[in-house]
Amino acid sequence: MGMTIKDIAKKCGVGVSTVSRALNNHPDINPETKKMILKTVEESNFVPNNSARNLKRTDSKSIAILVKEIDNPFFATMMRVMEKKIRKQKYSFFIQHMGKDQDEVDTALELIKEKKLRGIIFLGGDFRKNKERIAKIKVPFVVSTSAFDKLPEKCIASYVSIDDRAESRKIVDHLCETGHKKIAILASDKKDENIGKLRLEGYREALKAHGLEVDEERICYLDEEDTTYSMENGYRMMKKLLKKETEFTAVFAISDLMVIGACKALLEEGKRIPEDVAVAGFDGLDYTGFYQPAITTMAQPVEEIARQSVGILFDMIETKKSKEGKYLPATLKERESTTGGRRKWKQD
Amino acid sequence: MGMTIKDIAKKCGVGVSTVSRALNNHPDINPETKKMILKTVEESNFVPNNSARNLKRTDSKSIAILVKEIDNPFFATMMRVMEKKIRKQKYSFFIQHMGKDQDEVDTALELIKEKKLRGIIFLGGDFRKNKERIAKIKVPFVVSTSAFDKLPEKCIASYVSIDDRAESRKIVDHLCETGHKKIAILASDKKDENIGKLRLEGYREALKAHGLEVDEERICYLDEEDTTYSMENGYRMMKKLLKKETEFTAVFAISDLMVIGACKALLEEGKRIPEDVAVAGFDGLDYTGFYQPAITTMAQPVEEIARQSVGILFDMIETKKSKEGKYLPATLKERESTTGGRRKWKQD
DNA sequence: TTGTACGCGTTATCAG
DNA sequence: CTGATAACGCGTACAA
Repeated sequence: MGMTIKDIAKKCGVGVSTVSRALNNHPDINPETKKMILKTVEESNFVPNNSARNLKRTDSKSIAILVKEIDNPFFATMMRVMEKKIRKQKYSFFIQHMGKDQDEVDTALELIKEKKLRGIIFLGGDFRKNKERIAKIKVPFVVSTSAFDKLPEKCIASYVSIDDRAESRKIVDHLCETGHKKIAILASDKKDENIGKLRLEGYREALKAHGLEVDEERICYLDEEDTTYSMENGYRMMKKLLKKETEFTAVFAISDLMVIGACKALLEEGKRIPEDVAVAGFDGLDYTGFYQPAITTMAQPVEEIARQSVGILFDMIETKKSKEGKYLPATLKERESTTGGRRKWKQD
Repeated sequence: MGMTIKDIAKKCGVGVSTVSRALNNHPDINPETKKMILKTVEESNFVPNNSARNLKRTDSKSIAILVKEIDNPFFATMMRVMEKKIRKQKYSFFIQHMGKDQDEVDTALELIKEKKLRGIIFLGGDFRKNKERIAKIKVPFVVSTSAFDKLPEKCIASYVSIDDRAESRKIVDHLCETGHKKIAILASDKKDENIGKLRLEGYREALKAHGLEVDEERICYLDEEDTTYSMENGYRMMKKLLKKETEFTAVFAISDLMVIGACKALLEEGKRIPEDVAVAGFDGLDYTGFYQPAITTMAQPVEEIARQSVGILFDMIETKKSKEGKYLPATLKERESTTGGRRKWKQD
């Protein structure tokens, strides 16, 4: 089963080191013998054993992307952008997924040792806890899409993300400014300590800034048993809200997926968007623009986050120093679901 | 930087094999020394080197999922289901992505050697070509979501997929049966030899079966420079079709993503769905059900494909024999975009 | 129950 | 330019 470098050496009548040189594009080797060796390699179905390679190698020139939440709809785009940029730097790289319950630090640590990584990019995952454990990661890494409150010391680290609280506040501002005074929110679960919490805080801030009181009845939390930001959950939450007959003239969902479900529920109940209820989401997923009516949302600068994450990582690899974390601006897409084509709807 | 098993041994004043035994839950070790060792391991930030492990190991009890097209919207679900089922079998596993230009066979071969895999599941990727090269894969594998014309000999292999041609035909049948005679299609690019081609063939067959002639003017091909099944592309294609003023009373898009874009284009032009144009997609993405109007689609049995893929793989690992490839039935979701609540629309 | 010593497949270091 | 040989870190016979 296992063809090894030794077998190839024997077949070619050369030493193993010569084969190794041929395989790894080493300079000091006779082009002819190299050609000959590579040919027999091809014919022999020889596949080098990466474990042995990594074990011996000291310098790898490779980085890994560790993806936590597969569900996240814009990770696909980010991964594509990152791949391109990393390849351009002549680095090898690979993408690996982690299960929901897999620990990000542990797998990172393993991977670093196994592959002799130069750096890591984390996509998703929660880095607000685990602070001491994170310190164990000794290669540069950047957290993409989520931020640290403060960078872990003793690490070479950074983050690239949007400022969830501020951007959330802005989109709720927008709702206020179009005249709404009774704004409901589809939030994440009560225990959430991550971006869901931040977006809810942004909502609260915006209301206060506009002199509106926060009516807890208008805050719909995600069920703690199923905390995914899904259309289904958005639908359910909105149905429930409608049943309560709490008054509201606008809804802000902290995720575009949820907002789609919410729209379905509203339309089913005969509500018009935005005439009866204005609607806004968050994230900037493509299909909010394709929905009828087009849905207002806060668009994450997905490609820019990806690009800068890679940029910063290479920077840190070179300087061996942490870089300041970066908040990139999201852009408010004002669309029909809140403006209805006009600038203001509610003006009571 | 590198704590090794030797260092731990020294620290504990024991031999390396004892440490190894503690780490790998071997039975013949004194519980106390084991406890002691594990404690120092914890304190020392020791991380075992997987490369060295894999190099030595012969039996791995692990399988890999190789994902090719990140874009595919239901891969996330599939991966989740697979993970669960594999874990239940006490196998370790991991998911790895491949770039667009990365060769699936090569990476598989490397991984098999590196990790001593027992089996592989391929998600996406094209296995209709490369037939001889595939034969090099000596561990059982199943191709999920795409089918072989015939199973590669000398391999332990199988596939689980829907019958794209037949299911495509069925949904176009549905359009015919609701009275449509002028049915357009948003197809993939002309050079496509994969599922896109099959779905187009299904369309042709359905029309013929209903005594309708295939008007090439009603076949819209994806641009060869950007062959992704995206909303954006669906939108563009539909705009173009509308400009041509080719007559049609129904559209079938070979992907749900494209159908969303198409709907946008139709609604923008003031067409009503389904009164003016009936609309159908393919894949069964959640989103179609939440759209207004809800869109008729052919739903892939995503979870079942995932489940059976894993099942078959374990089966092959055990028996060491290929299993017959499997076509799983898709289910037609008749929704408002074609029925409008009634059973038939066009009846001329 | 424990420790010693060897080998897994490569690459790196030398001496030729 | 090439070939022997020593690591790389770990698992595992085998001996104790």
